[in-house]
Amino acid sequence: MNPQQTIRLAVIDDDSGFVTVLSKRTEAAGWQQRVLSSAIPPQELVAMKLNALLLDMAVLGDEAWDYLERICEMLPDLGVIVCTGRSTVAQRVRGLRLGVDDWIGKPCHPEEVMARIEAVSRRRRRSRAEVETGPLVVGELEIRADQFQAFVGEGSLDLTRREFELLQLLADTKGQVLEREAIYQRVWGYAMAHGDRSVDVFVRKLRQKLETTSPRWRYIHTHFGIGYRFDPETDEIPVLDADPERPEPVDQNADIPASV
Amino acid sequence: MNPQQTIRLAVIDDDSGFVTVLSKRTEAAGWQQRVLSSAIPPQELVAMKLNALLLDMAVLGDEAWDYLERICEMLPDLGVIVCTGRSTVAQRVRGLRLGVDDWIGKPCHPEEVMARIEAVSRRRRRSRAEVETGPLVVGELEIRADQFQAFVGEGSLDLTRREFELLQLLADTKGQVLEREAIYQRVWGYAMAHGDRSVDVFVRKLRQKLETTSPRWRYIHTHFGIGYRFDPETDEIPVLDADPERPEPVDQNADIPASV
DNA sequence: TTCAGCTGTGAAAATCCTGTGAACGCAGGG
DNA sequence: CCCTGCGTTCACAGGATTTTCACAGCTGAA
Repeated sequence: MNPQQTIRLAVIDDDSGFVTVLSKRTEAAGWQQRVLSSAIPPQELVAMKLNALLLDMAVLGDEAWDYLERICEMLPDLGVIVCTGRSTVAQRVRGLRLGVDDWIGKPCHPEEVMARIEAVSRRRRRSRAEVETGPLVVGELEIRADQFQAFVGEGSLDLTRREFELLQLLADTKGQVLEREAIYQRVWGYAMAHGDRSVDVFVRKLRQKLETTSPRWRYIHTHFGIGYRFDPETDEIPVLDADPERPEPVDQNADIPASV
Repeated sequence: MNPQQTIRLAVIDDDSGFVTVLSKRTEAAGWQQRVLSSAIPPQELVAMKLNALLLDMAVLGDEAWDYLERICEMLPDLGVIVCTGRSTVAQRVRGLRLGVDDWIGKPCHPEEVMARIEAVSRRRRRSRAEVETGPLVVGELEIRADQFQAFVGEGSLDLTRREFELLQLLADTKGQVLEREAIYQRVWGYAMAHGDRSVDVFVRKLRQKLETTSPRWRYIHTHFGIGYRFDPETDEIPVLDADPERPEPVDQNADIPASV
């Protein structure tokens, strides 16, 4: 459903020219990227929660094969693409059999590298499917993508599909002010007609449901002439004397100046 | 996990030398293979239940791109590998963006082609992990994969093949809301055409059979605008001689081990 | 303070979605 | 060859959801 899910990529390569050119494009495409000029322990790669890893065998040195093997074994969900200089058929076959997803020879065009990374990620995601990220918790809300629904405690907000998608978008971009056009574009999937008030109407519906289910919080803030911003806020004093089992971390999101 | 799981491959190529050499190897590897010297309708590819498709753009002629696009759209689970003569970066990028999984230039070594086909097919297996678990028991139902049938006590639901597959899918993903497209994709094996109501019809059939066999339970829940969710529910009091005066709705989703 | 332009609101209207029954075509068995 | 079981497709009815509209209340700049 997320058509253009952003890709989290790490690049292990010391060819600064190649990396620079590539980075420019990945950045333009909105990918999240980390460049490393030498190998790092697989554990650290795990922590980065990557979709894909692009690496040059040359920078790995003698331990290249070992390293590849460990990566592929430890991170079976990570797309691994080797992009390196001349190689023999035997080397490529060895790599691919080891678990590498694609092997590209340098020199190569950055656009093709990206297309191949996308292809690998696409496939990864499809098989992985529903695992996704756990439920998103904001304020008193719990947004569960696998249920297409939001909850407060045990109670469901009873959101319709559109309502849920709108809430999800807002919550995903918590803290940002989104223009109506942008909201419409991303939830409805096509451009908003001039004068369309759908976004406003759905914001009202959401507010209603949020108000009845979570009365002590305010979630959706209006920015006059622009659009809306999602930020869970409550003026309730954090319970200090509550049962010690719940530390009750109240997220007040105080980094954004209160406007409106 | 086992990389040498048998692969079902179709090859669309008229280069007899290439095909012969490749076939010899795939046969030795125990793959199931079908060679076609020209394009065939996507529908027939569906019926072959392939893991991977290897094709040469040259034999497709003018409709190559169209054909590729249709294939990739209809069969998102099929690994598509293009193996063709000279090509430009733009062509390769176009293909990969269209949904092709890998693009190999001829001439190439058959061993590498196989390794790439394996790499592409690898993921699919992981999700398809046919864990040979015992019969699945949900609510009053007992779903036996080895019989392609479900039972309540001794009585069979008398499910047809599709009905059973649908029930199995739903029960396997108990608690999750599945979109119609996803259900169709996983039960029928290819992409759902717009406006297709098959899923609804089979849900109705399932509900009928479930209702007659297990009247006190509700299993399949509709999520408007999205799809269906499987969750066995009953308001019957599970205890032996329940007090009939108090129906008392009991939430019985007992995935929590009984603690006494 | 005033005014034009925005936004909130409630409800009607239009649209879309699902449940349902039935017809159709196909294939295998009798 | 006909019959039967199965999967697919169609049309319709009843609801649920989304869109549209008119109006009231607000906002911010002059």
